[in-house]
Amino acid sequence: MDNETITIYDVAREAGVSMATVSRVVNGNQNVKEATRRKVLDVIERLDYRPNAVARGLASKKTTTVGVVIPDISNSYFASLARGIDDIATMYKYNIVIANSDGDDDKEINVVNTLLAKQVDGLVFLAHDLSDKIRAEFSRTRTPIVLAGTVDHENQIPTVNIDYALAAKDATLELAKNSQKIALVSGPMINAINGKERLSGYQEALRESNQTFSEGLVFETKYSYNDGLKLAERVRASGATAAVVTDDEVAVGLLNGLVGLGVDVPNDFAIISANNSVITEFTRPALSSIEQPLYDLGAVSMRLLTKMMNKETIDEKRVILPHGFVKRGSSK
Amino acid sequence: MDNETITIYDVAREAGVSMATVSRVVNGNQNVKEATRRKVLDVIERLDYRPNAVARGLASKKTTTVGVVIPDISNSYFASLARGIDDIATMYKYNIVIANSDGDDDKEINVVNTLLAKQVDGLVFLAHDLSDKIRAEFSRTRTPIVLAGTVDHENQIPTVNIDYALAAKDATLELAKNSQKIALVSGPMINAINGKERLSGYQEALRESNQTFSEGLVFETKYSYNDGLKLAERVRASGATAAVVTDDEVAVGLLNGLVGLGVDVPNDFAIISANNSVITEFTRPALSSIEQPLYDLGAVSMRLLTKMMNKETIDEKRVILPHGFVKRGSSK
DNA sequence: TTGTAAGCGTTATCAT
DNA sequence: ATGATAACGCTTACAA
Repeated sequence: MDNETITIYDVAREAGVSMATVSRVVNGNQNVKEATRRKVLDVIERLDYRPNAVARGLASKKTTTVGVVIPDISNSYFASLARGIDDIATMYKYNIVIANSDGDDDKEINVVNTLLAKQVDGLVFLAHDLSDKIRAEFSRTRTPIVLAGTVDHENQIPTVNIDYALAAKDATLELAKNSQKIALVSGPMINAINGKERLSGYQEALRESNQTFSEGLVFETKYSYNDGLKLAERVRASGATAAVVTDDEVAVGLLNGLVGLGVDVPNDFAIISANNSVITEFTRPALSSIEQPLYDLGAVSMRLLTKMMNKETIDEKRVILPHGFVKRGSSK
Repeated sequence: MDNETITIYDVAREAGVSMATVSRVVNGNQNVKEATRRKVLDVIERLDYRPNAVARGLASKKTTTVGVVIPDISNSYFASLARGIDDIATMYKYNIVIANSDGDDDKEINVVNTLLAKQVDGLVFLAHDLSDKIRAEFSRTRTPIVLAGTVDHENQIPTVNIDYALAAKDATLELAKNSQKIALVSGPMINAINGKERLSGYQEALRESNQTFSEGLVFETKYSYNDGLKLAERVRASGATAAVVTDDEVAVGLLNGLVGLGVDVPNDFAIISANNSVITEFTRPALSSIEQPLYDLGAVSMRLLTKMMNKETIDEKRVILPHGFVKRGSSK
């Protein structure tokens, strides 16, 4: 008695046409007489018919859904990217299915496979680095994939990034104007591609400003406020008088930690953060920061993906978006 | 030549069994001889066969996907909820398709419909309030729906919330210990259900502490840092000496705005925020805050949804999670 | 402009 | 324990 699934067939019968015709009007095909269209539309309205996207997906081999693999949606950095992705996806009539990976290799492989099983039309992949295992998974499929905010050192997969090395270099150079001992505070993956890039930019800046590189000035930490806070003591003990920090939350923690220790920021210690997310404005002094177009990184990667799904020819598979620098109170 | 879609049929032929048998082993059906299972599994491995979830969904009428309608995934409040939702979803083998609504009625209706068209097995709906239009959409479908962090004043739809009125009352009472003029800074929807609840809690607290309610002490604003910042002047001009703020970002803005105006927080002005998200620790002084179990709100609502999708009987359709209070430097 | 019918890749119901 | 075969609800040639 609860058997009320209205199908295209019901509409066809009720409107006195074939299901092909109904399909045509539903899909906006022009080859339908205006009178018939009206009639069909009427019945659709009356029966409250809604096309079943699953059946449609099976028949057309298109799901109008893309997968988004993301380390942690509750991290504001990734959340901003995700918003950019969804807005463009929506614009092109796609939905996104989001899967958190925690940056864990096995989880990544897992979710990529279930997403592919669900026949997503494309995949946007965000991670801290690209493991060989996940690369192997990628090579098994013909589903279009683009990396957003994630460097591929093998240059195999289309990516949308900023120039992380240059950004780190710029920030370091900025600090070198006033400081002789500049620390680099990086995420847990200094050996990851993304971290490597930043490290090399940092080192290059040191060379150009005739400062010597020292392992003791490089700090690795997890991406959280508390980790930054805890790090303050060690950083001060290192004798550094400035730091480039690759994560905003960590930078806030470091700043608050140092200030809590009685350090005068920016006079005794200068800080430049990396993402210019809104939280850089929350602190006192506010954080100077490299400016990353987070939303755009997501938006552009999704746009790129639409082109790939559409089999358009891609002129440039490695998009580099410009970054900037915003000077606030934490540096001189 | 690129015609390499491996189907269950290919596996069947290759293994010398029927597709029914292949389907059985893929689905872990016990009625398969161990030898046959092995043989089939072998072929699956060799052919690198992956079941097509879309076809499966059409045949079984289950997609193992749930829709999540969310105002803005880049807002840390909602992002935390989303993470809770996804973790539990994953635990129960569901994927989530997320759609941003910007809290806009029309967009909400839109995405709900496309989600339903995609045959999601269930829906988690987050919003600032529940419009009649969206309620009408909900009543048209038999797909299970639960509201997370969203009050339904008609008590029709299962919800998972905290007691917003009580939380606002608690915070106001806390401030009333030291202040005689307490402002309420609310989101754009003071007339929305959620806002109404908070307003009533605020008013109740005023009555209990013998303070008079004044329209001039209620401020509405959008949910952003800059809106809070801009509000500082007006709030100070109102003569208020304390404020309950219903959004963390706005609270940070208000705090920084007041401090920038030379106001001594907490001595001349006390602030209590609402969500205890991590940003409450970023400011100086740090923000006292109502403590909401954001992640749990998401997790519990998803758990509730799994029960509904599973047609289990639900004992309590209106779950209220406990809230707390964290005292920091912004209040005395 | 419209209709017919063959898929799409599974699950599920009967038989056997 | 296994196999045929009919759905599932739609798209898409191909005809007419």
